[in-house]
Amino acid sequence: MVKQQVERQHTPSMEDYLEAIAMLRDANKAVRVSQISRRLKVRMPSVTSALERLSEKGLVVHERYRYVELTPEGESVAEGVVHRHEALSRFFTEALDIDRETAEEDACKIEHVISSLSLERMIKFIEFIQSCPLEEPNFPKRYKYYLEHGQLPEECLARGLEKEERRK
Amino acid sequence: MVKQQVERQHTPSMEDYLEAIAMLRDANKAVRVSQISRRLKVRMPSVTSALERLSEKGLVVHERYRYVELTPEGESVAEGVVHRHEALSRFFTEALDIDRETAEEDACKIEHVISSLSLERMIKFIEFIQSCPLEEPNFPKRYKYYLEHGQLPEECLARGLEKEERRK
DNA sequence: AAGAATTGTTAGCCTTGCCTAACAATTATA
DNA sequence: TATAATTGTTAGGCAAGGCTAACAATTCTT
Repeated sequence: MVKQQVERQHTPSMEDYLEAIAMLRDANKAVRVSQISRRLKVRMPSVTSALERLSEKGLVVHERYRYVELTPEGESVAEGVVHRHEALSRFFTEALDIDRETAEEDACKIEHVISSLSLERMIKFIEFIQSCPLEEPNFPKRYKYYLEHGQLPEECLARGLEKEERRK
Repeated sequence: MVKQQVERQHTPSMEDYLEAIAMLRDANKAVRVSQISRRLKVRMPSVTSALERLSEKGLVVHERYRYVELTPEGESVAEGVVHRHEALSRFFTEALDIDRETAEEDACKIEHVISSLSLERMIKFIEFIQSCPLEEPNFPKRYKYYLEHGQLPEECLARGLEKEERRK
């Protein structure tokens, strides 16, 4: 588990294009400029010029008026982005109990900047709360209670107080 | 608790400048271009031009060759950024047990893009694990154990298994 | 107080990444 | 198949945000 924070190679915008291309291809088959344009909510000329920059870096293949494809390298960059996106989105919804829409929005932004260590910890955290076989000291349940009521459930507080008593 | 995701007004770069100015002022007294330059690791002309943009938006006051000051509005923007930074940094170190350096780096990036809802939840989460008065079903302790060993402590697993037995 | 050192500004350049307007190629349809 | 609709490209513009080189103001030192 070495820390080799590989200086981020691509801009958020580039990563967004690669991600969009990967996802469109998974959903349909052939990826067109217009689809990318709609998905990322930018105009077509912006897509064309982004694709140019991406080909220069060897991440996509795009012949004029034709479909867009990822190179193996583009593929692997896209995969990384999608992976980060999914982990973040799960962390927000499952661990922090945030609504899907906000979770997606935040994941879209944070996927471009988070360190691999923090991401790894978030993934571990989800594993942790899911693998926890206990029901009474149940993390997500108590957390949600706390979110709603601003304090822990009665029985927890009670036990906490006992403790403090004993300490005196 | 209404969701009024006030369309983010300022760029990450602008926010960085405001944050840096606020923190330098808190540490020393009068803020100079050279200090900002060193702190943000950009050249002085970049600072000068950034300050120009910031004055146009009414966020700082800067007379040629003189000190830099925040306007009340700049102040409040800076305060927001610092607040987000601190919450994120605490979340990473205290909740996810990430080293201070990585936590700071990530906070610096994420502070510019996270939604107020997610931030609020992270703050609540820290409150939660801190206010938890229980020791045995101790979240941070068990989480750290899980981080190190890849599974929960014996007694948890044991109890989990008991449960499954009963279910059969 | 004069010269040296430091600090700050200006001018000008570059890239990214978006945009609109105009035109060109492709595809669909009468 | 000719024309209309759609899709894509080119050209050109603009703002943000960084840079260097050259110059100007300020401050420090003797």
